[in-house]
Amino acid sequence: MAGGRKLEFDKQAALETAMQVFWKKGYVGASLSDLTQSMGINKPSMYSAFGNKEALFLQATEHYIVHNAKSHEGYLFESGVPLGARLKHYLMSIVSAQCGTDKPRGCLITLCAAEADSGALPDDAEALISKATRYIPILLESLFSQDEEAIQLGLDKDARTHALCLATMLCGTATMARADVRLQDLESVIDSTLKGMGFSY
Amino acid sequence: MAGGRKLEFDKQAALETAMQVFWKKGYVGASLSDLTQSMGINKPSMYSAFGNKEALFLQATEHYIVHNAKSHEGYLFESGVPLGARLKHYLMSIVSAQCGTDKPRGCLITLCAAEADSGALPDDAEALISKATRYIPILLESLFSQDEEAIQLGLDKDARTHALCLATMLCGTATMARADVRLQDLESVIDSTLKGMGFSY
DNA sequence: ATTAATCTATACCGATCGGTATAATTGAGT
DNA sequence: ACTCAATTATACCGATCGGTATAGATTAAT
Repeated sequence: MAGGRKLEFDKQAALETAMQVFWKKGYVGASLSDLTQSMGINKPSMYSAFGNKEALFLQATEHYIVHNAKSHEGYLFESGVPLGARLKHYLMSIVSAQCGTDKPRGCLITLCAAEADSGALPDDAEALISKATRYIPILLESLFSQDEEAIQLGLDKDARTHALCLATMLCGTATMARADVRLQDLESVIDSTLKGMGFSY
Repeated sequence: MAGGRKLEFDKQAALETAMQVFWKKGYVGASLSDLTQSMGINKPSMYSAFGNKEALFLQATEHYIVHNAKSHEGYLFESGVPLGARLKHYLMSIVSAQCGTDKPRGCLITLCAAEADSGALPDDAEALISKATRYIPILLESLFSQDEEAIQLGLDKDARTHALCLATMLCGTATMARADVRLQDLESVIDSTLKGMGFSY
């Protein structure tokens, strides 16, 4: 039956900052000192607000998925836009974000997937990264299987293969973006990849 | 004027083992305990034989470049083979290695390039990884610029772009291979990428 | 004003990091 | 057999890792 001292920091802003540290350095590479210093809080505050490092990572990664991954999906389903253009918009939106200057370059999921493969992630973190890794191929496969125009073009025949093509390219652009390759150059990669799938515009 | 105790381990075999540990876990992720245990030697033996962790990494990475990267280049210059087939053989050779079962999956350079971007590598290691990262794009650009058949096909016009396409795809397949995607599926990605560049066979 | 609840700051915990000092072991030249 | 160089194994170094115990500071309800 009593109140208590108020939080002196913005939890959402702190989570956004933690996400960016993980995005830049990965799970293992981001130390608690890195994280708490960037978030502007002390370790006990972080532990009481988020649990522990793994729980912070899980919440930061969910935040990433919502605000930096799923946020691009709308382009895939714009009505009245040809499939090729929808794919181009979707891919460009993702790669633009990968090359962005206001946030870390590359892709948090792709980075941590490498850590997961080397066995460096705790179980729940590995499970989340594994699930997130499979998400884009599944999304695109279902698009190629069900989209009216895709079926007309016969893309539903090899929907899984076509989805893997685009997902693989996105992993590649994530790596290239980290190596400071420019968006303008990666746009050509997108165009060539789409051309390989039969799109030309 | 006097001999001394003999090395009780095969230095080349130990280097090969160290390379595989770095290949699997990256520079930071591979601890000295990991390395020396896998190599079957003690820490002082490693330090006297290779210098320190960074020097071991440099030698292991050079070993990787010679035996697991440049070893594929021959396919690019086979005489009497059409350019499309040469590229296919080259890419398949690399991706097959990325998917191999006897060694770690993926690519050591691509993995450590991510560590380099997050500032986790010592200076010399970062310089070597940076140089190695730029190698394939440069190699392919010069191929597209100078190869007779490439010039006939007009690929010399956008040599840098076409090189970036293939290099980006290879970064993507390296990530996918780590996530246990099968060679048979990645072959379709190669075929589609080459098709996007105008090759069909 | 007192109490109770909550957050903040400091200091510390055991474990592991990369690296090394020390000393015992081994082998070749004399 | 003796000497001496080189490798070996053990134990240790300071620094940092993720995580926490403790105590002081702040707020709300009584």
